[in-house]
Amino acid sequence: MNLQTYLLAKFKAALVAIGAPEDSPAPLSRSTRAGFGHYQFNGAMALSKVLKQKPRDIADKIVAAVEFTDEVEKLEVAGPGFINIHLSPAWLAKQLKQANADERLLIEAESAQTVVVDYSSPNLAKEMHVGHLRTTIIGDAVVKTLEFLGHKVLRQNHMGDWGTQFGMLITHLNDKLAADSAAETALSDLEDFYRAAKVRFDDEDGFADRARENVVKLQSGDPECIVLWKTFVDVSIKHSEEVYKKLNVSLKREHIMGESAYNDDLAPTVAELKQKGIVVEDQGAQVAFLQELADKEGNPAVYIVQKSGGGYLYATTDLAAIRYRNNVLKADRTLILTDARQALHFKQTEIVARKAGFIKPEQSYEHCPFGMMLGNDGKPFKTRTGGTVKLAELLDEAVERAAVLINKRESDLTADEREVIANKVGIGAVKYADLSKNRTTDYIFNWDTMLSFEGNTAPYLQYAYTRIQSIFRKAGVNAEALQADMQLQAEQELVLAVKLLQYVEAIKQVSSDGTPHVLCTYIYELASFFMSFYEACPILKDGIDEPTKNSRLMLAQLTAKTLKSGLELLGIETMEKM
RNA sequence: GGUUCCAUAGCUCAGCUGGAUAGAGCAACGCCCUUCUAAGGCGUGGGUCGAAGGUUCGAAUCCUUCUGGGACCGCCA
Repeated sequence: MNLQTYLLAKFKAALVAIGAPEDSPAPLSRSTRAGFGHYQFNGAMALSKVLKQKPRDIADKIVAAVEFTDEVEKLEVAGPGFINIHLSPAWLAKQLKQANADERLLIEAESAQTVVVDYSSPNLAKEMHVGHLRTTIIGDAVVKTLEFLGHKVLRQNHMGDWGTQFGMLITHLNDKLAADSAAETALSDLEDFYRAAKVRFDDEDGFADRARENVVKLQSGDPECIVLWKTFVDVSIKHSEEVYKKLNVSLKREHIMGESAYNDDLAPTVAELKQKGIVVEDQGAQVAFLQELADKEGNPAVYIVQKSGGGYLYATTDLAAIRYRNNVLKADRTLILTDARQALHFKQTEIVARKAGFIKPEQSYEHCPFGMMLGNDGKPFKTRTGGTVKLAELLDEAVERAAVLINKRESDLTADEREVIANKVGIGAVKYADLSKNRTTDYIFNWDTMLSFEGNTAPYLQYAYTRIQSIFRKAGVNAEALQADMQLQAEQELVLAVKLLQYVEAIKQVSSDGTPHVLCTYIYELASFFMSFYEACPILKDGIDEPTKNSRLMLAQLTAKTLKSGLELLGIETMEKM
């Protein structure tokens, strides 16, 4: 049941009935405050001019024309012509009972699409740092939401496993191995390894030349270089996998489709672009001039697909990736989660790819950008100036902090239980702090905010869930077997009930816009409404009659299911106790 | 120079395709634990939505200009 679309259909029919034009706007939204009902229909004002009638008169006619049976308790016209929709508690109770009996919480699947989601994509030359958090976490939440709605999702981890820097790295690795060091040991800290290689590249006689030679050899498929490269990449991937595991992210090895995977297709891609006249030679390079993105004077934007020396660039790789995703993977939609700095690049890439027919008109190509991570001083985190925070270390710190907090509290939890909880709480807090922000602009990375466990945070949501579990333990009731009629009496019950039925609205928006923060907001409000209900509406206390008790248990149960479902989509774990 | 994104409470952020008195969290200040877990609840204070015009029944939201900031712009990704 989707309340919004259900009501909207009714009102659209009513508009037709009163003789409004076919495509009249039909704005129906959640009400902004309690006194204005649950939803409001604001279409009357806009129709005033078209129908040449007073907006309030139109509103009255709509109210008379709209056909409801038992869904609505009352419709009232207010202000200039708002129609406030008050849903009937009995009808809402019926919907909730059905939702509670349904595994999918009565959320119908969308018509399935094949969706490619390109996310995480770390550079294997270095260790994952806090800058990789957003793409990894947001991407994973979007992926899980799309899957929940019935889509076929293909995760693509477009790892940076190719490029000139690997010449330097494999040369350094070669020397380390020659000095009898094991690859795992030499590469135990990628950051150190990279720094050491860079120092040698800059300072050591002959090293830079050897590195450059190795790049050429690597690109021409020299077996020795390939072995070194594979060794390096393999160890680096293992580092990433550890982070993914800690983060509770669903990315696996089979989702890796690194830049190197497209090597063989780069030349054919450029050849096709040349053949179609989309790129031309300019100053020795293969270039597309894009009139679509010209400046005021009419100078076209420049997009290089092949360097003057014949080398390829990320533009080439991205175009080849598009061909693969559309031709082989048959993507209906492609979502790419990278930082906002690459917005122009992807806009250009799409224009070129569409011209070349790599993307068909019915296929979408959506860059989902987000801002950079800034330090407390508002300046960007720099990667090689010592300011880098390794992702693995951030996560460990989060878990430690959570453990300290848990150990301060009195409880009957065992040491093992505490450890599991500390992990879920700490990791959840880090993920939620990031997921709950949508801004495409930069955002301030603050250790304390990110690891805070109070207010609008993951622990708050997890806590709400455990409170419900605690009620069921105490009641000795099997939550699954619970079958009772619901009665929504207290205001807190009604507010919670409507919120529960709006879950579908939140996740549909996440799937269409790629914005998990909408789901975060929803879950937080749901948890918050539950907390108020919990304080105001006793369940197991003396003097609560059986029907009320069972009704409230049902409400609590559906809240728990919804919280758990939503948190799962966000990649945040729940627990029975905390 | 060009393109583009942004500016909302002391701080960090929401605000859906324009809708009624702009919302949270943190911080501050009050209450509420012999009663279902106080990582909680209830309440108070705090905003000329960067500025000025415009569009209209109605603007934080759309358009223009300005101010301030960020990012990007032919061989890095």
